[in-house]
Amino acid sequence: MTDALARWIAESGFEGVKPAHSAAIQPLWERPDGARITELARASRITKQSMSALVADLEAAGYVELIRDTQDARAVRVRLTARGRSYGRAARAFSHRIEERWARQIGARRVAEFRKTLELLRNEVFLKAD
Amino acid sequence: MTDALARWIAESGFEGVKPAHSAAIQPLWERPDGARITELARASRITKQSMSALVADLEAAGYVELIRDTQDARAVRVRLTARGRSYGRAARAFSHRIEERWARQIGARRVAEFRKTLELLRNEVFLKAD
DNA sequence: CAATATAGTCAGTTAGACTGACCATATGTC
DNA sequence: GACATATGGTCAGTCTAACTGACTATATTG
Repeated sequence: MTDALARWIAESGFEGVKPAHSAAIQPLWERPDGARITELARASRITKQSMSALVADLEAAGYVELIRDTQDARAVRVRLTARGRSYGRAARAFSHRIEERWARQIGARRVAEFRKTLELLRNEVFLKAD
Repeated sequence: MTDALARWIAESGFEGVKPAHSAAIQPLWERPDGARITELARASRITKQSMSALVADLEAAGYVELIRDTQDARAVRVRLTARGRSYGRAARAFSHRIEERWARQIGARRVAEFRKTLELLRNEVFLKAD
């Protein structure tokens, strides 16, 4: 799936994005007002150093903008730019098409159940583990 | 899951094994007469160079043995040693315990369905893709 | 028997994470 | 209000698990 995503990105001409950047873009998609690096790192369960690097890439390529937090001089607010939102929309449409293909091949019911099980595993098993 | 596997290996005292070595050990488990490096690489969908390295590690640590193929002087046959089989047994038992824990947390039926869907996705979607 | 295919290795590279040490600013405590 | 501690973030370096390309040796095929 990661490979498929990489191929689609390349075809779609979204330069400078790689599958790994999803760890930043996905949580930002649900935070229209932006988020801090530490928050994004926690959301994607990677270190803040790693998230910092992803965000730096995305800023250089124009997908996010950084705004210094007015309340807390240590912090930056990361927010999707118009280009970032455009990528987000296209990526969601892509993942939709993938699921539709799966539905044709193994059945829509099975795909829906699979999604639900993945969510349950995340919430009931993995997030409660350590 | 990879982290959990790594922790379990460390606790169990199987020295020199890492999660990545599963790519060699798993297909060997189903081939009591051994297999060639190229065959193992194909089975786990990694390059033969990568598989070669995994096999070299495992041989050094005593989990597999290499026998030059008598029919084909270019080839080696890789086979689990007694120690390798012992690891394989323990690893299967571990993965069983994981599934049992999942079953308690999200229901046995759901886990069984999940397994089946993963198999279907592999066979009907991914292996037919490229 | 020449051309091509196959098994495997060697050397070097890459992606995507990680740890540890650090600086700057906030926050809580006495 | 000062000090101790917590928090947001960066810099530098490392590590794992893969990859590509170039190669050798042996088999197979036309």
